[in-house]
Amino acid sequence: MGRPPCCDKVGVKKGPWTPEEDLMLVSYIQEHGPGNWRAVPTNTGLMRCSKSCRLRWTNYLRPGIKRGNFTDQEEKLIVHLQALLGNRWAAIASYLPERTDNDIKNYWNTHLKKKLKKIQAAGGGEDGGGSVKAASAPKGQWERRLQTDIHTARQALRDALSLDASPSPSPAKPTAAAATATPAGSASAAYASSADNIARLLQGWMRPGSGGGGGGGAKGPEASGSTSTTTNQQPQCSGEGAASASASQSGGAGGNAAAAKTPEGSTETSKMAGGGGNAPAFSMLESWLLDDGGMGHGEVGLMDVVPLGDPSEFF
DNA sequence: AAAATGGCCAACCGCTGTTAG
DNA sequence: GCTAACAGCGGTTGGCCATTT
Repeated sequence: MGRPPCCDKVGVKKGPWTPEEDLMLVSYIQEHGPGNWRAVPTNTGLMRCSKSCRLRWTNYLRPGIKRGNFTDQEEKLIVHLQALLGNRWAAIASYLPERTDNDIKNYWNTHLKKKLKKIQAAGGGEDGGGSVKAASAPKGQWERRLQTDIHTARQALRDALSLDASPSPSPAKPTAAAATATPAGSASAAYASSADNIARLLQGWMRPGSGGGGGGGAKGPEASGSTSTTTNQQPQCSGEGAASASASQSGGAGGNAAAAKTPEGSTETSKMAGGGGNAPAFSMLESWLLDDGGMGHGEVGLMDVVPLGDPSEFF
């Protein structure tokens, strides 16, 4: 009963996307909206796997994506959420609507993991404990607790986000982000990272009031994850963007992944254990987060409501 | 100035959950 | 209720670029 591949491997193009391909994909989605990825390669003539098309859209072409350096705020948010949710990048990404799960995952693996390790080492390594201990809790308990955590975290994050909303991280570096994200190297690589190019491609995309991306507008779950940024892309996705932006602040975006996704049994617990394994002891984290001087407002609340140390405290 | 090394990021692969027939 | 197909997620890899030797 082996599952067949998502597409014919023969004749499927791999590797970096070209501007032409992007254009084809964008104009198709413009017409039909995101979703039904299976049909995309055949209808567009793209020699790409459906998964590849979806990935390209969700990670690069989708409106409202912020690229480039992560702000301090975002960084801390990710640390919180990783400790809370484990390596569930999609769920974490739902709290940072401008970032893709892939981006967050990469950032975690390349920056944050090291950073935390360093902090942990500096602090004397009382580790092992905290969150791992939590993972040893019975599964059902974990599931309930996870939901509680997500709920409270969402609440706290909403506060944090709404507090930060005015000077939101976005304006901090859209241009710098684009600049840094644009390697001077190969044309395709440069293209792939160029927010400007993507923005150009997307001009005219999402006509206001068009039901977002045409007929299929409402259908794409990804679309709900997208949001407006403060970049020049904003006007292009005003309708949907506004909605999802507010959704993200009201916890709606969280709902689409973090909350909607119920904890998955043993996998879940093991994943959480894994997350705990990655996460340093919480006292260390706390000190970092506090010492860093960034713990301005809402995130303190998060830390307060989400001490992973002893799950039993929650019940 | 050239070579070696490390880091970063885009994309792919395989697995899982969900849904339709 | 079962099977097959689709969609999504997380882990991993490969290539490019920057930095160091």
